[in-house]
Amino acid sequence: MAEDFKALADPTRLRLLSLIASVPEGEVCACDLNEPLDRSQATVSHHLSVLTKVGLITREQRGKWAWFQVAPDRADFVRSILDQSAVPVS
Amino acid sequence: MAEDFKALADPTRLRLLSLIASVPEGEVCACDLNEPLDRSQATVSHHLSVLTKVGLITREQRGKWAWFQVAPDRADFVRSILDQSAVPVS
DNA sequence: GTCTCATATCGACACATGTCAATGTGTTAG
DNA sequence: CTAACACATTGACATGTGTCGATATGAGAC
Repeated sequence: MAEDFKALADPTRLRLLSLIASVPEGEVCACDLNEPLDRSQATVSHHLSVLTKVGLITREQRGKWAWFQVAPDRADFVRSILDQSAVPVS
Repeated sequence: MAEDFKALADPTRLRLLSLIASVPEGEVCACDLNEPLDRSQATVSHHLSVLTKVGLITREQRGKWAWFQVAPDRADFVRSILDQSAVPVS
């Protein structure tokens, strides 16, 4: 259980999760996540991997792009987390 | 906001919070927290300090004892966190 | 096949964190 | 005042973590 919170305990990861959760389409290409976070491609990829490993988001490869979305079974949890208070995104 | 989750991201701290939240009286003496956590007195004190600093619990000195309780304004948050799933206490 | 692009992984670094033994601080008992 | 107790703080250590540049991997385009 602490693992979930560990994944949420980094500001970059919180913004990442907030970005993914806030797109109307429900999924985002990794290529759109590098710039707004102001982190290197390697770092963003690392954080996406952490969030995926704990099951908060899911990854799907389509062609050369990787698409991420909030894990359907964790959507309620993620929403309640992000609604906790205003999260500064970007 | 990540600060809150950082405080929750350690198993020892989660058990500590769960212990404090679960006493019927609503508050616990630090002296009752050492043994069930199987950590040194210094370590428990450190974790209590972390939880207090982020405002999840409050500390009150009464005589030589320090009493802790879940911060009243965070009680709902803490309850929702701990109810998230069964937390193994002790 | 080769080239290019999107992403993941590796190696290294600085820094944060959990832990304990030892010591400090403040309170009560005598 | 002195002693004992409850707890906090300090110092040290090992381990974990965020970050990046460099490199590897895998997929489409040619």
